[in-house]
Amino acid sequence: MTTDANISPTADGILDAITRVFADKGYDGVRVAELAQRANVNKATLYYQIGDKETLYHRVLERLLKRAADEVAEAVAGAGSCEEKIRCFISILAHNSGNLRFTAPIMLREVASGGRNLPDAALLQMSRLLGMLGEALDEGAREGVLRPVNGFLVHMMIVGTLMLYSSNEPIRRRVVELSPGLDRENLFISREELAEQVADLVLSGIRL
Amino acid sequence: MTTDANISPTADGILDAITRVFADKGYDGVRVAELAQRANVNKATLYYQIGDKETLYHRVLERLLKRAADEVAEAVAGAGSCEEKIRCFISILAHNSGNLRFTAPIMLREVASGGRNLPDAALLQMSRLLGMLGEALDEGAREGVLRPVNGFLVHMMIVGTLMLYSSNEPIRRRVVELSPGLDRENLFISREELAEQVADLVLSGIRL
Amino acid sequence: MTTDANISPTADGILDAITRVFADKGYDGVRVAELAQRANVNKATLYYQIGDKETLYHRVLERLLKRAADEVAEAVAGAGSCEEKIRCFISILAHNSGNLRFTAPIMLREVASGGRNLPDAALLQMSRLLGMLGEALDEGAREGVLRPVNGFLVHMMIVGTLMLYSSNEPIRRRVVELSPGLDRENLFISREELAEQVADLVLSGIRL
Amino acid sequence: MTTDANISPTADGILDAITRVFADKGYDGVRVAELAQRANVNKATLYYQIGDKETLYHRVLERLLKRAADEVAEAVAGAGSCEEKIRCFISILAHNSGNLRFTAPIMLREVASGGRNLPDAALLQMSRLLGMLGEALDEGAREGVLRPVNGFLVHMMIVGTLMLYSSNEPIRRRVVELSPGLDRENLFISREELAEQVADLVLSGIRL
DNA sequence: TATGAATGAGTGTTCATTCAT
DNA sequence: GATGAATGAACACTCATTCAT
Repeated sequence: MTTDANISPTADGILDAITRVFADKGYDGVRVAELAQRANVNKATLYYQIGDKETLYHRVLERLLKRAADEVAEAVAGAGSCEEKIRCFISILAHNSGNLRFTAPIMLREVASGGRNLPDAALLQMSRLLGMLGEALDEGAREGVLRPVNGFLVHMMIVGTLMLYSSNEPIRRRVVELSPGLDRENLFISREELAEQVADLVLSGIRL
Repeated sequence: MTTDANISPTADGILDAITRVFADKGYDGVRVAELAQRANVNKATLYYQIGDKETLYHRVLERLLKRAADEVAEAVAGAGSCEEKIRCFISILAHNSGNLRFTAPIMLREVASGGRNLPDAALLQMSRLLGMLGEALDEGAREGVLRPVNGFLVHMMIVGTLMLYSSNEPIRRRVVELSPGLDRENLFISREELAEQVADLVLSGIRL
Repeated sequence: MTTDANISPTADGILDAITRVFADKGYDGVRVAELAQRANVNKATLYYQIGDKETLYHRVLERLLKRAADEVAEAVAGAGSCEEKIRCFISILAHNSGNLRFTAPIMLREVASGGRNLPDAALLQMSRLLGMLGEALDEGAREGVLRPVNGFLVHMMIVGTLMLYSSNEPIRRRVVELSPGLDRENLFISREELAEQVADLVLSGIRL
Repeated sequence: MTTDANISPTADGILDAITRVFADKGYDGVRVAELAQRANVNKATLYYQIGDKETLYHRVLERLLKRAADEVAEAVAGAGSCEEKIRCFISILAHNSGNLRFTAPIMLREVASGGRNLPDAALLQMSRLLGMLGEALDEGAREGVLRPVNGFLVHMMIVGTLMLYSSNEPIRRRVVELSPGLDRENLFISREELAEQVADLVLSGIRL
């Protein structure tokens, strides 16, 4: 499940272990020493097995985005109507084998930094995702069930909402502490509810 | 426009200058030497006038969020219907005296890091914004013109879309280079169009 | 009592205030900012009134040693026998208007550093003290009541014992905590007892 | 002779090299860069092998005091009468493999600073020394050859005289230059003479 | 006379990286 | 394949000092 082609088991284990570190602290906030510690290897082993800090980060990013795109592609392929495809798209991204927890913070930081550390391989996977959503939207427009909309903006909306919600849980907690008047039910919903509500809002917004 | 109360002109100029540096590189990616250089002062002056790196960052964040919340509050106060209020909310955030350029990347990184460097003062301004949107939505629900929805999620959706779009321009450019087939018109729209399209999508999604 | 000739009251107050700081932390351990704070003046005032850090230190040292030598000289002049003179010498140094508390640590550090920051003016006062003891010892030898001894070594012995004892109180406390078996009575004696016991030991050692 | 248990040769060489630097300039007066230079290693190696500046200092201090106490203990164990033991005590401290040159200034500064940087491990060695002298004095008192005296004060007297004399050579030189009338013979004596004269003075002072 | 503001030159410490073994 | 040891280059931060007012 975690083994990529042409990668030693050691390298694969390392990438698994360091993914969460990069997700938690970001490229600049992470120390190579910490990556080594969390991967239970020597710092030099990181270099021997994979490469320098930037390479480590690139490998992590590529794995993450490839998996997300692959899973969405598989799910969307099995969906019927264009609405179903869009729901699939949202739902898989929201769950994504639990990887949204890592993908979201990493991608949020990449966006914030203008994609400075985003390798082309990762960009390609993002394009794949964008393409899948675009096709579903086009299909709906052709069938006359959806309004013709800016597909890229809808993509932003879906991905932005999911990533923001997925990552800002600690902030939500503090907001609740600071403003006890807020109703907690809306602030803390499950991934399933999240996917459903986002899909409802988006589909209501684009249905004819 | 840039002068805060109780802050020396030097300190104020420093904060103006370093805001864009923190926005571009994030807390961990910024070097204090660079902050000083961009503010045209000596490193030691930064400490004398304001404080250490963390304090500098906090002041920047607080100013940014306070201005955004203030401007939205003023605009929303002058709006009539609840729909108008929501449009105002979106429009001001999208423009926000040009500050979205700075606020977006900083907040995206903060979300990604669980708000580790988010001072309460900044959180409070975020709550203010959340509250303003919530009131408009409640009003619409009471008047029977809007569906009752999860206000927090709508907030995520608006803010997420705006921040993502505002910040990912460099990535969009690379996507276009990589996949020349995409129609550029949808990918590169003005702030005005952005505000309008987001408002349309969101309002279509929540209207009864 | 604290006013030196040709020194403004401000400068004099500054020197009084900073003496204890230099005594507590030593030249290298002291920050000019702390000197200013303890003297209740601005850092720049220190420079205006007295001079740079080294000058401040020199003035403190000179005042301290001059007072000690003056007081001993006065007391010894009023003493009768050579034994009485030596007792006076020891007693005044042990008390020295309470200044041993400051003189001892400063001089211990100076000795440790080879007198790197010891101005000639201070050295001269030390010579005065050495001379007074030497005369008393010579007188005793001439009178046939004291053995002829190395006066310099006796000086070392007296001054070393007094300064060490005066300064190592905090260490004594820790020693007692660490080795509860020690009898505290010998470790914590008054200045009067100290002067008397040192005088007894030294005089027993040099009497014929 | 310099190798401590459980310490790498590199670390041991570093400690040897930096001992004299700390002795010459004191904790606050020393720059880590200078420690590295004198130890012929990179600054970072200091941290890798031993630790920060304070830790370096502690290790130096502990080694120094442990050696002094060990050597005194061995010598005293081989001595016969209590007088001989006291002479041994003084003589070994005065020579102490040449380490008095380092121990004296470091301890003088520690005393001056209230032992602020004195680790318990060092304090323990000081207690050992104090205990050895105390036993010899008690033995002499029991045998009726020595007066009952404040052992701690005698300890101060011996140690103070030796440390002061050992460290103030540069000051003595300047005193001689300033007051050419002094007889140099008393001011500049060998370590052997020093030990003997101090022992004579002290023993004369405490003999019955 | 006194000081708030400013700064060049460090200060201790940490970093990502390399390399001999 | 794996690592303990070593380090050049930075890093955030502080210092003694100056100067305009």
